[in-house]
Amino acid sequence: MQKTKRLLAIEKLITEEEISSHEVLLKKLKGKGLNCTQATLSRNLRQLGAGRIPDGRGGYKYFLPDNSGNLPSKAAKIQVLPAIREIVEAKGLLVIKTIPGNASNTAFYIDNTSRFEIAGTIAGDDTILVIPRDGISINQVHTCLEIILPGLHEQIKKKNI
Amino acid sequence: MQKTKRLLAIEKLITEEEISSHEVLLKKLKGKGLNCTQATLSRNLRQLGAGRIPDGRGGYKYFLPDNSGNLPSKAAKIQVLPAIREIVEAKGLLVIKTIPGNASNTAFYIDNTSRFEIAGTIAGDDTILVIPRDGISINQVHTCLEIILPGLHEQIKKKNI
DNA sequence: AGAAAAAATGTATAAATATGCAGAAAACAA
DNA sequence: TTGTTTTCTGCATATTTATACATTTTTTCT
Repeated sequence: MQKTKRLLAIEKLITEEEISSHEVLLKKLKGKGLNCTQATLSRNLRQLGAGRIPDGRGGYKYFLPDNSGNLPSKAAKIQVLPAIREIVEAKGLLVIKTIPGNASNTAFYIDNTSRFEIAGTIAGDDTILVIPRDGISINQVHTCLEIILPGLHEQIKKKNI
Repeated sequence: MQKTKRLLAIEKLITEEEISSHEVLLKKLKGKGLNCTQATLSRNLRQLGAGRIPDGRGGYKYFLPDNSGNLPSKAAKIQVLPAIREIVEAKGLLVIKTIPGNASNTAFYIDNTSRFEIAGTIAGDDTILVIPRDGISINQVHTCLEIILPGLHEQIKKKNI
């Protein structure tokens, strides 16, 4: 799954460094063994919701609007991820199973990332229903979840061995 | 003073409507009798710190990063503006004179707009020292103040008649 | 597995945006 | 005022970014 890796790398790069153009980003990615073209980058940046603003020194830089206002901290993420046991599709929706009692934390976390792809969530005790926005495929939601919670799918695989 | 008007109009337009391109903005401005070219717009948008992000529906839109987190309300602005009596340059800095006791409110307001042009302020009882960032001219600070407090300079003229 | 559908990607190019330069306008000084 | 300097602007164009289309890759279904 090349794209997911790339998306994650892009997120990391534009938050940690001042990236001034697609071209620069392209080279940085190439340096990490993630090759693609400017066209793909353009699409990926849009998908990530990445924007561009003046850098205050005559140039421009890319950035990710951080929904981090009320976003759970990195620490929270570390708690959320291991609580997830399983993800299943049902009727065009995603059902996430968690360790008992952890559904609402997890759903809260997902909600607060304010990803466009996700219309909303409903949580019980150990089950979360994730409702994708119209026009968003299940796969897109998976990618989205992977962005929110890097390592998610790999972890689930392991649990199910 | 055509530029100031234009800057204000641009700010208003991109915060109140979803502007998708320079071209669209150009037409809206034309509608208000403010004519210019795309080139000028490009420069103005940079000066305003305006950025562009995906609009979540396949397109893009311009926006102003709102430093409004702790920005005084519009109401506060209405109180701040009339308290300002005079603006003088001194040694590459700006000295703002206010009605007695109003300096710190006013300085607080200016600080919290987080304009790039202004490195910081120091306030006494009726006097504020505004320190422009290196490389920023006094005129640029004036423009900046006019953006923060529309009508400022016109008001000062009247007071001094 | 193999067929069918969906998603991802590259290529070429269109569209959008930024900028060097020169002239115009405005601010400033005396 | 008049000359001087700074800022602003448009024009033409370079640069950058987005996208239509064709192809490949990945998923989904049976």
